[in-house]
Amino acid sequence: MIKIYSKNPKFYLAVDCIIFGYDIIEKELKLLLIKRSFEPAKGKWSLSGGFVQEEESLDEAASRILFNLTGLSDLYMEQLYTYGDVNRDPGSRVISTAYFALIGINELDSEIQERNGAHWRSISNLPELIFDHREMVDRALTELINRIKVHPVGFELLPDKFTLVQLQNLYEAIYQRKIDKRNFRKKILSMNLLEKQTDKERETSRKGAWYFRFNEVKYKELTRNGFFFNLTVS
Amino acid sequence: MIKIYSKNPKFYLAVDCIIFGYDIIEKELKLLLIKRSFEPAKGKWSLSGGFVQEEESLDEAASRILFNLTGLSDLYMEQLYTYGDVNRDPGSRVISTAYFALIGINELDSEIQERNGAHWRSISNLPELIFDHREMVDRALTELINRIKVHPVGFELLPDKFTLVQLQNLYEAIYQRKIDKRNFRKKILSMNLLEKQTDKERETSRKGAWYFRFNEVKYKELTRNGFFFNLTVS
DNA sequence: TATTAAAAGTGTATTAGTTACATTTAAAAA
DNA sequence: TTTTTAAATGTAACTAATACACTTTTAATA
Repeated sequence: MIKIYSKNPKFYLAVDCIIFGYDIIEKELKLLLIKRSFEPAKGKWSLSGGFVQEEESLDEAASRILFNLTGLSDLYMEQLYTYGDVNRDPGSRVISTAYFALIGINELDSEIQERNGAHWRSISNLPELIFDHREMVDRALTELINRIKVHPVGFELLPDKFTLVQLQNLYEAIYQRKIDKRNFRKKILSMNLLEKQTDKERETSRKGAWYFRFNEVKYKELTRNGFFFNLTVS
Repeated sequence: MIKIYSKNPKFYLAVDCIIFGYDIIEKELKLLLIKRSFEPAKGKWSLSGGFVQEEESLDEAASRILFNLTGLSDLYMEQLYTYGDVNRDPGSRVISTAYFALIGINELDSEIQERNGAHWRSISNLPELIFDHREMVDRALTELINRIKVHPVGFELLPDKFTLVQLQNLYEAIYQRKIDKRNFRKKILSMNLLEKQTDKERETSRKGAWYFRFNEVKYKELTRNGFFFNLTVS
């Protein structure tokens, strides 16, 4: 059996990770980029990636790369697309599977960031990226915009406790447009997935804004019963 | 530069194609399957696939495999997902990128079908498939169900001229539920994307049903102007 | 040639969901 | 006590989705 397969060529396989973070202060969606540490394109801005190894699946390779870069495991992560053009990497033929991940920007400690040469860059002002990485980012962003409408993935980008203002700001940052405050609140609250806390966020106003938590257990239960998350407003 | 890459392992890369066809008579969605011609799992039911070669992209490999099997080029085709588990293929480690394609079931001549050992099998009664092919099919079906709601891909599964009854039957076959006839017609016709022909289909009724054509040029123009296809009814 | 049978074709009223929009409340700072 | 700033709140108008049953066409048959 190996005989038959072995007529065929083999390829380097890479995984590249599009890591989104949300800056709750600047109200901006950001991307974690690194300065590439090896040739070709050494020193250029790049997604963080790496080669798939013998004894790991693609998902495991993506988790390993994410963990090495962030020190975090169990991140929200999803396979996006596989890029297989013949000359996409000038170093050699490499097929790359892109994954996108969502993390809270403050979960990442700056020590790890510096050691890896990782930097958060605003999505609206990205530097030039190597190879086809810009294409990967564009696809990931499109996917994020579509996904956040119908899946509760926005909460992955926020702290456990967040205010409705913060949640709305996140949606506005991703959709790149203003949303009507009353309609947004009406819709998200009507799903009964947010639990009002007893404390308030007091940094940004005198009045303070109530904290909420997303109830994941309830979401899963509702989903089993045919509920569909939907947050398309205004 | 090659020096650095060359520390890393290489892998066989395959492409597997989930080819959907729609049987307008039996009102059933079907899948084009083959009896595998080589070990391992020789003689078992399988998606049609093949290994990626040195000088072709993934998309080109998928097109080649589709062309070899069907004799058709320019099919509707889309990358679905990449399967990279370590032991997914018992023959050797192979990473496989799945593509799904939509074709009119009658576009395929039976001579080519027989030569390739290809068979249309009803989606609701699939035989056991090798490796993780069943998982691929399930994902493709989910993707098709989602896609046909918001993209005009159903027309790829029908002849150029089709009746509204046939179109509705197709949607019912994919959604696996009945749709209200008047609401369905109202919605699809209100998009102004179908052009009524001057002739009727006369096989299935005495009265005959008007033929329509999908106007792709108009669809593209509307899309540029912010139009979104949507056919979620009843 | 009148009748029958079978599928195609058609409209409206009700309900549900989405949108637009402005004032009040809370609390710290002056 | 007043001012300032952001958070919080409800309703009416509009639009979209749904439920629903009869008429039309035409070939086959009596």
